[in-house]
Amino acid sequence: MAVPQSSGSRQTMPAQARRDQLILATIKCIATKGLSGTTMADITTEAGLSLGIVNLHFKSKEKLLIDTLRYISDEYTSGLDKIFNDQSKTVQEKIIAWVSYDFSRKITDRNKHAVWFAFWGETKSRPTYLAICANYINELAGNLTQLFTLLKQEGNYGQVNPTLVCTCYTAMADGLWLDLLVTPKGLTPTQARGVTMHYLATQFPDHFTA
Amino acid sequence: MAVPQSSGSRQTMPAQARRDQLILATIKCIATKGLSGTTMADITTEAGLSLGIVNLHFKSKEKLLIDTLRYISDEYTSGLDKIFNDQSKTVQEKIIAWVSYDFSRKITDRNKHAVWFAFWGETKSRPTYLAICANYINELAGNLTQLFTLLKQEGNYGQVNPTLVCTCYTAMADGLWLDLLVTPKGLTPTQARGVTMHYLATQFPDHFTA
DNA sequence: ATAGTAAATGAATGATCATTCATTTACTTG
DNA sequence: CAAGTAAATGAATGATCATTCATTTACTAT
Repeated sequence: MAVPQSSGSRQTMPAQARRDQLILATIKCIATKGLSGTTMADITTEAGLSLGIVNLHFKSKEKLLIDTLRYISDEYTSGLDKIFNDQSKTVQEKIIAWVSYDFSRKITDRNKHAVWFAFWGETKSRPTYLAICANYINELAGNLTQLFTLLKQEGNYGQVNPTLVCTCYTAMADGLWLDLLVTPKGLTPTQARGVTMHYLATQFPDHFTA
Repeated sequence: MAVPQSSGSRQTMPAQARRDQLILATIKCIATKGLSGTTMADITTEAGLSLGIVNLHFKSKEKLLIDTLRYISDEYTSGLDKIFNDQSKTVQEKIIAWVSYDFSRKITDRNKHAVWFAFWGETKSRPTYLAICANYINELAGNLTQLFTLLKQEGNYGQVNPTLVCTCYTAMADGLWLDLLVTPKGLTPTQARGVTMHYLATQFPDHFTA
């Protein structure tokens, strides 16, 4: 991946850049070799660096893994926060942007999804992983429910339950991501987006179309 | 040397019973220690047997893991096949039974879900795991789509797309299972079932209510 | 330049763990 | 009951792998 180096010269970089480089290499390795199958040697080789570098910058493998999960989690969350706080958008536009973001190229990156599900699969036995996942889930669910509540007020949606719609949408997105990961020959991200829009259209027919 | 007369007598069992016993112990271990965290010693201790027993009955750890995935997959699939092939049920009843099964106590067992997601998280790097998962997914999707197609013919559902509904339902169920695994304090299985019925009611209002 | 400091390296270490197999125990058959 | 066979055991083995740290290299300030 990174840095084909000219004639054996060793490179020095700011700590933050090295950390990011190692996290990116970790994502690639988990995607190609699995969480249980990636070794320190795999990661450092992928990064084009020496074996001792991880313990220099992260102190241990476990801490690198946790920071990798946090990196992906933060990246996802910050994109949605930007949409949620965008003053120039209407509620309807924010929801459409949210859905488009969920199935954008950046988010439907199969390497990152592989990392997501690898960690999710371990949350029951790893409280630290669970805490990171649960934290971002709660924050986002609150925001999305709020958007649905506002949209309900805008239209003639007396029977709509915003909390239920949020649960339903979120579950659907998670399930579709799993689909995209496990059977890449099946749905495309665009089709997956269409599936969720189809559902939203059943709830808010005046604002969305399938 | 003194004659060993262990009161803890050693027991012999038919091979199939031993295999099942070890698979059950494996499920428990993966749920409590994670896929990457379970060792042969963990599994055999959990089963109350000796260290060498796994290689006697499964030849290797990897083969035990694969058979564990297959065990869970077969158990799930066979339950749905029974519903699908039940001649005494109407199409509507079959779909309701399907949903009830998906969120029954037997299926929403968190230990088994932990195993599911642990393996799903590794499918990208393990073709064998992927093959087992993909196989059962395709079979079930075909059956469920068929049920929705039949229901469409029974009612006034001109605009309904059975394939889309199947994709949507399946994704939702997967996402809700993830919810049940990751945040057990959140939704109950009964509530999760309600979420999917809510969706089906939007598609087939004459047959289902939210 | 030169000294001093921070970054990076990778061979060596030690811990963990899957696998093996010689031995022990239980079951079956005649 | 004895002999033969199958099942089960667990100490020993060897492979894998995270971590350490003495050494090397690059950067910075004087």
